Amino acid sequence: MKFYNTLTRRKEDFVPLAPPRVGIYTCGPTVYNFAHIGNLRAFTFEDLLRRYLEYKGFAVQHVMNITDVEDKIIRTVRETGKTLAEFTGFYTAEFFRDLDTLNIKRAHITPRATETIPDIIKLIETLIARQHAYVADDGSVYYSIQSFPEYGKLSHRKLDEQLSGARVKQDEYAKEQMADFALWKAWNEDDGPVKWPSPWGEGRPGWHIECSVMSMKHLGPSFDIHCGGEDLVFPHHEDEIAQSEAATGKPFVKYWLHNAHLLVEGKKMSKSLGNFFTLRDLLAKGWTGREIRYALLSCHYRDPLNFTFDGLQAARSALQRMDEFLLKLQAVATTLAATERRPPEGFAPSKPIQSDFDSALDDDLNISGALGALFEFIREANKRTLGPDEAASILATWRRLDEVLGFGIPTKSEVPDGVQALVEERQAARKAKNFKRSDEIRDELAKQGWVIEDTPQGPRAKRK
RNA sequence: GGCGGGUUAGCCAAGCGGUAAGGCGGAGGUCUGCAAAACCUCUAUGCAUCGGUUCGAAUCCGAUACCCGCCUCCA
Repeated sequence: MKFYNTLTRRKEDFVPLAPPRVGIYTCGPTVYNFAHIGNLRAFTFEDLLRRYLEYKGFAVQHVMNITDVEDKIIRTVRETGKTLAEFTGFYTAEFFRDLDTLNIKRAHITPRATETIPDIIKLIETLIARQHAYVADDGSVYYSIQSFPEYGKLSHRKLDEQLSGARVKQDEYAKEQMADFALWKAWNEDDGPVKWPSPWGEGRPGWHIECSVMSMKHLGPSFDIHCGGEDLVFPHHEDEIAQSEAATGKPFVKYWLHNAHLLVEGKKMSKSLGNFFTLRDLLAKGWTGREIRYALLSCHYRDPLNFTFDGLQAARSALQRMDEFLLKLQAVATTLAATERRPPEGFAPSKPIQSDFDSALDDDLNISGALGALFEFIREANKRTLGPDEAASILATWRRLDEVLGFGIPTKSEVPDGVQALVEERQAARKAKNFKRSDEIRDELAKQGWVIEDTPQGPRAKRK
């Protein structure tokens, strides 16, 4: 199994620090608003990664933080007049609901920044003691980048080289160096009631420190995988490395995996362009969680994903094809073997489905290859008449693969007695060549939201 | 200015030196009383352009063009 490691800029064989355990930390949401589909792409990718590792037999320990104190939150919470906890509690709950809608597994541990303040203070004290951090006049604490010679190793940049051409914001605080970043931000009156006591006076944690603290608290000073969007490489993850390794003297993370951003209809998502979507926006337009999941998942995580409504429609159609196949398998599998004429020879697809699926995903989660293997298999199997045993066996394999994909196996929708009666009445009318009557019934069923499919095995009612 | 990514059919998208996966859409067919659905078949002599290396290149090398990301809060 290979993953592209941002740290080395290469695909590397995945070798956990202490197999079969795998520790994963994924940067979670800042809960000041509903998650948008760009955020959700990251979480969908991380879900694929986690599910695949579990599928391969690793004992995954997944930690995802909830950032529930931060500049934007403080600003917004003041406007609403709510307490910080009420405000962030609402969006945290909505966030988890979104994950459920997309069938994204929740992390085993989801620590909140505000619940980790004592640990954060402890780590800052360590950094000060080791002379990697200093207290400014206003009671803020800053990390001294100069004190960490390896700074820049993740994002592969040298600070002095790039500052010249970059836009640089005016320094608002008493930092010694431009690029130093805050570990602890001293309270000021704009922060209102949001503050915690610390050895340096009242204030709140900086953004980067919480991830160092929460990841190491639950996964240890060194762990296997750290994920996030590509925008987090610098400065967020770079700063995490600096904080963590300076404090512990140990390598922080072995594999850094970053997902690319997405575009919507070919453009960068923005509210002013009207192409900014939250999950609820899409649900309101009639798309389902699994369709959105498919659309977000079907493109490689390191490529920019162009999220479009055409793409959603393609996802819907592709899923229908899968569902159709799986429903057919279920129908065949549940047929009594004794009454079913077995095909003359066993179904032997030209390529084994699971090994193709695995080898694609082994290669840095090549989801396109994996899905390609599945659809190729469907076409081959559709050409054949399958026996019950074969169908059952394929279904069992598919269930296993779906543990990775998380699209779900469809179940035959229950047909209400009234609908079934109409279906039978129509069939009788057709037999009697009373097509006027049978078409009337078809229209009536359509009104009730049911479509009739006349298959060689007889009519079948399906929900529209 | 620094660093990085991309350009494959109408759309999305694999491919990692051996002669273009897959999905959507489209066309044809099977089935059907007619439909619908489903299924099957077909759908890139060519992979941005120009050179080069090689027996062989979408794949490697060098230019060129266009697009994009990060360098500031950000998935």
